[in-house]
Amino acid sequence: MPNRHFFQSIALFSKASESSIVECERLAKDHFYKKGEFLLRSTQEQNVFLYVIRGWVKVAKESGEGEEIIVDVLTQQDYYGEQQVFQTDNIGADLAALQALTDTYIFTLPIPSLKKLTYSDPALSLGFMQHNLAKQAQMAMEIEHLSIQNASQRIGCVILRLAEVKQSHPIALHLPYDKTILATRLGMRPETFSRALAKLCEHCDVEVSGDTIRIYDLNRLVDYVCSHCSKTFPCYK
Amino acid sequence: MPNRHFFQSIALFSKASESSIVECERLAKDHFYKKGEFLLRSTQEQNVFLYVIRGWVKVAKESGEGEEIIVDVLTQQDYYGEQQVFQTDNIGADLAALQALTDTYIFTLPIPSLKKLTYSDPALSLGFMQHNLAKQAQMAMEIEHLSIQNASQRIGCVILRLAEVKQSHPIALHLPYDKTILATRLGMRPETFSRALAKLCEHCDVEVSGDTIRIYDLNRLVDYVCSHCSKTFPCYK
DNA sequence: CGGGTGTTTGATGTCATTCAACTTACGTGG
DNA sequence: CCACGTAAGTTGAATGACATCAAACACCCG
Repeated sequence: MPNRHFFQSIALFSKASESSIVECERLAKDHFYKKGEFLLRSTQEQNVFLYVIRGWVKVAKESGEGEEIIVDVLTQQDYYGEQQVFQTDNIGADLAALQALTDTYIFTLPIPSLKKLTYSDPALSLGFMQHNLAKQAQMAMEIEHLSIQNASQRIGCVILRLAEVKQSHPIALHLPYDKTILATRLGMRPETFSRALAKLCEHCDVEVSGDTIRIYDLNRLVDYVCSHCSKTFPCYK
Repeated sequence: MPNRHFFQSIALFSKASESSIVECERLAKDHFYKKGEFLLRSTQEQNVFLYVIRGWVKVAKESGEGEEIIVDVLTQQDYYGEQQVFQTDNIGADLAALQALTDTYIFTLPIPSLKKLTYSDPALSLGFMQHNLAKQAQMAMEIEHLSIQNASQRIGCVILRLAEVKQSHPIALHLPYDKTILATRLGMRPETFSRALAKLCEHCDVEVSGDTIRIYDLNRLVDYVCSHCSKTFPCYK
């Protein structure tokens, strides 16, 4: 169960007033979901704000034609429901489905309560503001990448952001969830993903086996991936 | 020169406290730019917040390879610089170039002053919060479109959002700026834009001559464009 | 061991990019 | 007012990238 010190350790809440934190502690409920379980279905009305403590969560909608669109994939320190927290009117509500891609821990706060807190505690709402701007910057990068990077480069970019640069070569990492999901998230078909990843490997001295990836020459990968981007590596996250 | 009543009429500022508005009135400077002029170059440090009163403004960056990336196109009620207003650290600063695509009126506020105001006036920062969330929703839609719509559909979507639905058929409208710019904004080449627009015309009973577009059958256009989108028309903006 | 899901591979089609040529529109200076 | 130059827009043919459909393979879990 999230306690006061836990909330203070979260960047999003760290600057909130003492009383806000006490109130959050009182209202928060934590939950555990096994891989595959739904945290929220697209038919369900959403009345809680969700904060991911550990794990990976898929946020998806459907197009008119029934195709799945992966809007976002949340992981620790990400959250969902800020639209409802700060919205006065309720138009354009999202109706996305949230599903656990791995075993997942979250906590929730009731939206009306959190809404009151943010209205009364400027420091809390400033925290949200900053995190939302960071998310916005990330989305801007995604738009950029979809416009000018090819499939291999987009995959390479994800790999670079998963990599711990400090490690000495080869840098090893694990894909946190299925390639099929990652492919859809990157706006491509699984088949394309598979081929593009293969191309990336021979082109940039990267090795894949299952969900394990080994980078043998970081600079080579950075050169290939980041040349068609306005940011310079490292560009977390 | 923007006066108090002007600020109160702007949704972004309308809920701010009396004293904030007086302060804004004192600090704001308005500017006019002719088509083609730069409001901000990518080499310039940005020390003002910009609010567009009228006109269209291109926000662009460059990739490592020198390609232009049109990050955003601002028009009335849009603004630029909120990152700097709410950011504590200064990492990941953007360095975009802003250029007038038409004759343009804006006003500016010094970032440090606005920063102070938002920290002291919760109502003002909540206004920013709400507008930013709206922008975020729009960006999410863009990402969606880049993943699942083809070139013709993306163009059709822009046209639909420019159309005044109330009009009786044919619905006429003007493209507000060059097709080349619009093409780049939509993540495609001008040649592709030209062909895709032609395809849209014969497919959906739309007519183009120069920058004028006439829609003869709105439903047909909506059917074609919006089937591969999670939103339902009308979905302004 | 069997069945489902996730992943890869191949053959083929569609769509977007590229490069080049050409037309149109527009503004400037003679 | 016309001639010219420049930029925007269009068109064609060739290439490349990604999607699609179908099949095979790998792997995990019961």
